Amino acid sequence: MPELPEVEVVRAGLHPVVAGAVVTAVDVLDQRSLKRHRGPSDDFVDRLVGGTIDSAVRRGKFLWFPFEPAEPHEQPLALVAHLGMSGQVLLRSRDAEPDRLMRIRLEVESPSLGPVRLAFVDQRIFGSMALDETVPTLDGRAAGFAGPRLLGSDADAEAAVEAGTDARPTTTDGTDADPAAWVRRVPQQVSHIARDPLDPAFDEPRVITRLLARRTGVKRALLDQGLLSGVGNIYADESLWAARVHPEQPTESLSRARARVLLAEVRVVLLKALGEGGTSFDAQYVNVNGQSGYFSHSLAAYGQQGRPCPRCGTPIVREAFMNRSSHFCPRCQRVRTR
DNA sequence: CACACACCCTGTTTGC
DNA sequence: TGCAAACAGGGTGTGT
Repeated sequence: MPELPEVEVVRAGLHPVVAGAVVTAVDVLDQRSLKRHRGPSDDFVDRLVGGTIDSAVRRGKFLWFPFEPAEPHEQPLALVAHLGMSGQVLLRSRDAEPDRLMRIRLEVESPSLGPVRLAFVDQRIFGSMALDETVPTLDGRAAGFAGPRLLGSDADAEAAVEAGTDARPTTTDGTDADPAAWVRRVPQQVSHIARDPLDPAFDEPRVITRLLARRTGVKRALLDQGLLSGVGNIYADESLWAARVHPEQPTESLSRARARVLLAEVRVVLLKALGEGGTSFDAQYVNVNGQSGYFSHSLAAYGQQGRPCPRCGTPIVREAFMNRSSHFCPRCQRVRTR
């Protein structure tokens, strides 16, 4: 469930269950779901079993679980999960029937729930898991969001984001871990991913400077996870619609003021989607309990081709874009010459 | 270095 | 009904 809100819904659902959980069994049903893992799957399984999961952390669309292996390791490890286009992590009982399309099965002993199965389900296998080394963050700030509650769901979570710059959960029972739990190490394979717009360490002036220095269309830039992370095709289209910016508007033609407006709309859209539990069109995009979010009812542009623009009534158009589509209002969102 | 594109996959939906 | 094509919210590697 690809974009930031959907991944955060999954992360928030997992955190209270996996904090302090001991891995008791791992089964790799499809090797392709380990494509991000360096080394054989035996190594993945052997090092996971007996170890303890510390928390659930997210940056952009990447999710990871700081991990203490049974055999001491020189540096902190993390179990990384990327959901790709169709990945899910579902909480199941230990004796549940295997989910269809389940690729990896983790059985854990959770301090809060007891024996639980984490089912990594992925239709297209663009997602994957991996056990990865971690590296310190370049800016020394927390690597991602690790609170026990859904980011943006209430004032507590907001406060946790603001306050949590250096806390790391110190308890292992998962019941009273620091609500502002952030860590300052990031999995190696996530280190090149930029901070997302909801991250307190997001450096907006710098991102805007880099954005305006690009020579490409603004939507391509929004989707570049090395510039800012968490935004995918849905929320790019929604943010551009909200800011009245054409997806192919050249980045170098944007003023700083318009770029600020655009990033503000990105945040509004992401937070609104979080508040509604993410966007779901079908059973493919669900929380850890298999339930759907409601943001699809709030979409103004994405998938709305032919329907009236909620602002001006002009039919939304859909255009081919990078093997996908862009959806926008041809009247509200024109390429501007400044 | 920055950019554009091909590619990795499978299941469901759509159209003939 | 049956079949093929179109479609799907991702990242990465490669070539320019």
